[in-house]
Amino acid sequence: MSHDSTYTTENNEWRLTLVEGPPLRADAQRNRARILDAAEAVFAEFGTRASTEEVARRAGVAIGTVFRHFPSKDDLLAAIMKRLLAQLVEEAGRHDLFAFFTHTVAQAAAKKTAVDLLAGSGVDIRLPDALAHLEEAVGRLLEQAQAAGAVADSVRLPEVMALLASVCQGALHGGWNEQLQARTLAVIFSGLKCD
Amino acid sequence: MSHDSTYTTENNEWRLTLVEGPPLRADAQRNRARILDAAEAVFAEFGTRASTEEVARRAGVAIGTVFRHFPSKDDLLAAIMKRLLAQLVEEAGRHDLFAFFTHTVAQAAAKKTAVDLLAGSGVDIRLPDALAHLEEAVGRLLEQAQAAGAVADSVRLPEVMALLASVCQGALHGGWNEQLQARTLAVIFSGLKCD
Amino acid sequence: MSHDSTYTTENNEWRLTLVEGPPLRADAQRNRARILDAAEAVFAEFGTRASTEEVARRAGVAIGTVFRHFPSKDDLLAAIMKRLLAQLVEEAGRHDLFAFFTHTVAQAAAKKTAVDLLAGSGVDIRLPDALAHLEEAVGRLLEQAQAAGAVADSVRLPEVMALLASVCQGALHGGWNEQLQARTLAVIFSGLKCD
Amino acid sequence: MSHDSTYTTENNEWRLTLVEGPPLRADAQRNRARILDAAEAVFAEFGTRASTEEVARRAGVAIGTVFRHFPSKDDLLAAIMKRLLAQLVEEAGRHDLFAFFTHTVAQAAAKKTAVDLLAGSGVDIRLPDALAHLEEAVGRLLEQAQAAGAVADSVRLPEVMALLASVCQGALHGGWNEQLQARTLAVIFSGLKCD
DNA sequence: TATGAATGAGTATTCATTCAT
DNA sequence: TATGAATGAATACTCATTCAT
Repeated sequence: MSHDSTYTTENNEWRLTLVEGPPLRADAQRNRARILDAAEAVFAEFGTRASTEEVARRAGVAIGTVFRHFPSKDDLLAAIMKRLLAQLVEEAGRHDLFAFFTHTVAQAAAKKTAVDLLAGSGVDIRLPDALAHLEEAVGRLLEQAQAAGAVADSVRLPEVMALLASVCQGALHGGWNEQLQARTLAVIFSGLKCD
Repeated sequence: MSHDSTYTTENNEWRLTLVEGPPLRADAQRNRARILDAAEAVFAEFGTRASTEEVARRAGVAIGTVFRHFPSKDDLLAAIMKRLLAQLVEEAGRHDLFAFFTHTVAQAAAKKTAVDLLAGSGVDIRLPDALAHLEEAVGRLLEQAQAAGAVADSVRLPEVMALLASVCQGALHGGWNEQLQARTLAVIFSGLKCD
Repeated sequence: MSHDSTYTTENNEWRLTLVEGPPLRADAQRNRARILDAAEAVFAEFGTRASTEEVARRAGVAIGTVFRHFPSKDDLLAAIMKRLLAQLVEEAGRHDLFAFFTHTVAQAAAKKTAVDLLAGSGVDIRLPDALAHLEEAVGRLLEQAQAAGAVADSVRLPEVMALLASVCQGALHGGWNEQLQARTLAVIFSGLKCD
Repeated sequence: MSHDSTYTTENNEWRLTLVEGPPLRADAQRNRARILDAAEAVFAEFGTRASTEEVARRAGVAIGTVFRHFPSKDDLLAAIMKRLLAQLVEEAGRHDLFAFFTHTVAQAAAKKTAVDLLAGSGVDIRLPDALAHLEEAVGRLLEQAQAAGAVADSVRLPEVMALLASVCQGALHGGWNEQLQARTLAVIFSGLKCD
């Protein structure tokens, strides 16, 4: 990809370089994605106290590049959360309420950082739009479940969201195994069905 | 405040003393408590990232005093947790399972730091004994509830603990109002009762 | 050595103590010596950066007692040195020049702290009197050696002191084994004899 | 200061650049050197207990810059030592054994920190390679001196190194004047020559 | 006189952020 | 636009010294 040639004279070394013009938008986009992936991995592994420098290292870019794409560390964390919420919305479209619960809880550990951030761990991040989208999606699942008689009519969206958030955090921090997760969700599902 | 009497024999003087524990220990104990209280408040307000200096300032002692009582920041955090767990155990003795759930969740926000630490937020704190005591206490409540027919026999202790931890975190981070808390717990209680 | 008896009543514990009057001067002297010994051991093991607290611990006294006997850490260090110098003067009286050299160098490692302090490692300690005494003693050994024809007449006291100090430090920090020590001293002894 | 020329062909633009090494690397190297110089001066003046802040201040950089170049204080101290050892090896190439001794001892005071570190003053620094190079260089000087009959054949390298180290420390800490230094070395040189 | 709790200045080190190249 | 060197405020922790008991 390099078009350089090198010439040496008495005292100096000269290099002939093909100047390719400004890096393409595509490169920048790729960098942005690599940084986000690296950040998700690093923060999941070491917590949000991990250094931005470590994120840059894992992403294979210089620290300045991280700050060009995300002007502050909080911006970077917010971006991770936004991506998680978008994924959840998308997944809500492919599941019924119970399956969505199960799937989401199972993924909680993998999405450690985002779940923590959702929980508001110190970092000041507000993503009302993204959260509203998720709430809408879950609302639809709840309506469907109630229409099918699988959930009691007395149940409302706020407590479903509250339960979802709670169990995600519980699973994440409690280090639940599959069995414990199943038994815990069973209690909640049973509660949603009974009056 | 002194309860000493003095007796003199041939060569010696004898003194009858009320043993109140080592001297100055009283002051030190007061400082220890003040530091713990200050730390609980500071960490609840700013998260565990808050500085030890801030804790000292709020406790009205010099920084060295904090470190004399708690040789590392983690020791301080562990002490906060231990105190919370002891309180919970004690409260478990005064409630039935449902009341304990409700009471504990309602207090979650007030005990922000401790709940976060229980959740394992980055800080490496292990209090297996204190946790085991709590589990025992909740186990007794569960047995009583099942004996009274208030909870299905299929329910086991691990999921009860998991639900308790989950809902505490949910309540804490979600900023639930009383109504939302009641409705969310209602679902869980209903799930514990139904098969 | 304790003359206490303990009685317990309903709520309180009572102790009957033999009050022995103010601690004897002898106790204080014993403490002073214990502190010096502890300090020598601690500073030899960890260097003069070791904490005064550690010295107190090893001496089995409280930190305040150390500072009562030695108002500052430098005073403590100076006392160690003074003791070493007095020992050296005393040993000079029992050896000829070569034996004194050998003996002193062999002990250098054991007296690590004092040797370091003599070398002036950062700490500001001046003990002109004690040093003068040592110089006098070594001067006498030199005169005897020269009178016996064992050392060249051209040799003067300052370089003998300089060589002694140098080799002590060399031995101390170089971790010499016995053989290396012997061979190194042999060169110096040979230099003192030859013209 | 730029030596670029630009050429344009059909689709591309070519630029002929004088390669001066990686950008900013020049500044960084200058800073590294300034920090090392400052550290040598500061530690020589106040001992290795002097603060890294003081080094930064004297070097005219921010504290973070010192730690970017030398991740720990020990790394900084080790770098100073390495530089001294390299200088000594180089100087060994320009002197005979006696001149090297004299020169090195005369410089001891100027290189206070390094000499102290060589002596192992508390700081944990190991530079086996650099030390081995110096030993090799001194070994060559010894061979030459013995071949020329200026040093007795019975003398071996270890005691020569031991004497060098000892006298450096002696000179450093004893605050020898030129005359004392000459007289002390005279004894040693005489010892090396005689059997 | 001994104790040991309290003080508080000082130290090494980290890390988000800026900016010259 | 990317790089990575520089910045400097912040932080956990240490330790000589003081002083109330």
